[in-house]
Amino acid sequence: MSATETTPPLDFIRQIIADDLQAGKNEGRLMTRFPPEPNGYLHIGHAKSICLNFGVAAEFGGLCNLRFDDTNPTKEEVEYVESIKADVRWLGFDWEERLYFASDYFEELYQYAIHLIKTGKAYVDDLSAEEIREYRGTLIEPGKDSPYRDRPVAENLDLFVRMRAGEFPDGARVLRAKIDMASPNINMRDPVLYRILHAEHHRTGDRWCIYPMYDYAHPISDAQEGITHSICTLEFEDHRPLYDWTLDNLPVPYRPYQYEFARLNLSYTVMSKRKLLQLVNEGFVQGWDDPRMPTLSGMRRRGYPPEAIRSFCEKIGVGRRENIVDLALLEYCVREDLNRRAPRVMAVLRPLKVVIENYPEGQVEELDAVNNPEDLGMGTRKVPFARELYIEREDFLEEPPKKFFRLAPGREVRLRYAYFIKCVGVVKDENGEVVELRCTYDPATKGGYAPDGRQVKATLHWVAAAQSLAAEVRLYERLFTKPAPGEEHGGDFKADLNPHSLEVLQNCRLEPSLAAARPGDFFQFERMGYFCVDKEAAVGAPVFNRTVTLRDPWAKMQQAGKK
RNA sequence: UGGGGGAUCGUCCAACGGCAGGACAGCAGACUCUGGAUCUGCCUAUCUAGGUUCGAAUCCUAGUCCCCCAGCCA
Repeated sequence: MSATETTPPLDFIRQIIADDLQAGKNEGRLMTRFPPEPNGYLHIGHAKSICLNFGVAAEFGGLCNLRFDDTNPTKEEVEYVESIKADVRWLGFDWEERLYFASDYFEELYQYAIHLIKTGKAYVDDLSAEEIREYRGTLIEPGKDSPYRDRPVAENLDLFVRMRAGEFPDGARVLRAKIDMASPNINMRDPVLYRILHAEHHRTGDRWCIYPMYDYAHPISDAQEGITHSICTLEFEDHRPLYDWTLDNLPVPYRPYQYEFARLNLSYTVMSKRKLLQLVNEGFVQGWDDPRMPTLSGMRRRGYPPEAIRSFCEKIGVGRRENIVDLALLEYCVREDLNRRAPRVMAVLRPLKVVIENYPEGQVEELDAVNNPEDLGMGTRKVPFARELYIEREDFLEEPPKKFFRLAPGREVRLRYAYFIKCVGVVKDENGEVVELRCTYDPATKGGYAPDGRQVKATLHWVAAAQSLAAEVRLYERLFTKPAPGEEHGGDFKADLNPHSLEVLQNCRLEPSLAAARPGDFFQFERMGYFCVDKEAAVGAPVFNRTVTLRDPWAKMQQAGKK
């Protein structure tokens, strides 16, 4: 690293950590954790948290645990824990042997609850859920004490033990912290610590019928693991006093502190698990890994590289401001990464047949093509050229407008890595639709250069008709048409769904080198964008997903013209 | 009308009492066998009003606007 290279300024979380380390706090130790609830798939918002927690640990010589916050068996499933593990790994982070579950601490959590009861800081409440809500008061009115609030310790102990023993039905009683029913912070109005749930837990089975609440389990889990900096999102800020209360009233082995940052919002995207679940369940997308989803599995299938997502998370920064990041920044990061690494290849998405009239019938030439002009180390390959070719339909216009540089009657263009060709005829069907172009080529321009120095304004991609491979290509666009889906429809985000978010092309033609492509492989289809092989591709039946288009000034001009 | 947060280019992030800077987006140009990439230039911001100070985005006071909280969810 050169002396002039500027290191980006530390965000406020990193600043706090740097200061704590500097001050010698936590014996110079740094320990963070990523604590997902296994009740859904991870999305790009989680990636921000993962990059923060694992990133900060790596940067400052600390460690980051993966901990599943699995305290609500009614919503959690193993399918989700497996997908979450796969996604974190794919993103490029490693929790090594430090895989934990809040459910691993159920016994300790229970014993700590006994401690709170014995010290008079928790009580069993017989009020119903509705009654508890009524007693809680409102934002502007204090709550009032439950009639069970002053139960003797012995009775609380007895009841709590029997709650665990399964003597009571769901909802019959709860364990509550005894704090302050008049607190201006509603979270401190005797929050529920334990509820009765006769439900099968994905890890503990039916061993428990009482389950701890997040506010109680989380700080203790952090303490158990020796977490130094417990990083979460802003909406938990109001819970921090309860986090602190729990740790300060229990003989826990460690005293962690909570810090909050602003969650990520992305334009043209919804991010809440509820909404994503709805898109999946109601069939607006084809699953959690639908390439239009902002889930990590969707982005992976779409072809977004983990490097690009990490770079994005770095660029958006970490702050405490509500934010909506422009989707264009994510796409920029994807292009930036793929531009460096993706092999170039030629594929015609909407084929238009071209016959080179002066090219010998039956002749096939193998021409040299560069695999990646950004990285010559990636070598070259051969592409076949023949009398009958396909070019992109949109690369020909019978009546070209002013700024259109591509092929038109009488006009000469270059076929990439091949020859200059000139359009000498147009064949139409009975509907007047162009079905074939008659062209001539200039043999002297082999390789793409004219010895006489004449220039062409356009270079087109192409494939040799007989040698090309047929493929299905799926074109994706943003899932929503509005930057803030639902904003203009009273929150009904589905009203802003983009009807053109998926277009399936069946008769695409690929250069033959693509025969070897396997699911997950990615390419740049020259002039068209970045594409990857979908998991549904089979040998002989290739399926490609468009990851992202190239920057396309011409398309932009046309869009602007339409408006 | 309780409590907790937050307001800086269109967007995101910096500036930690001393020239408001970077990235994305947008616009214009150069270059180019991808209308790609690359390179140049331009555009645009401190919520308001007072105050402290030689000097304020930063400190103080008073407002305004936005977000979060009344799950036996996390």
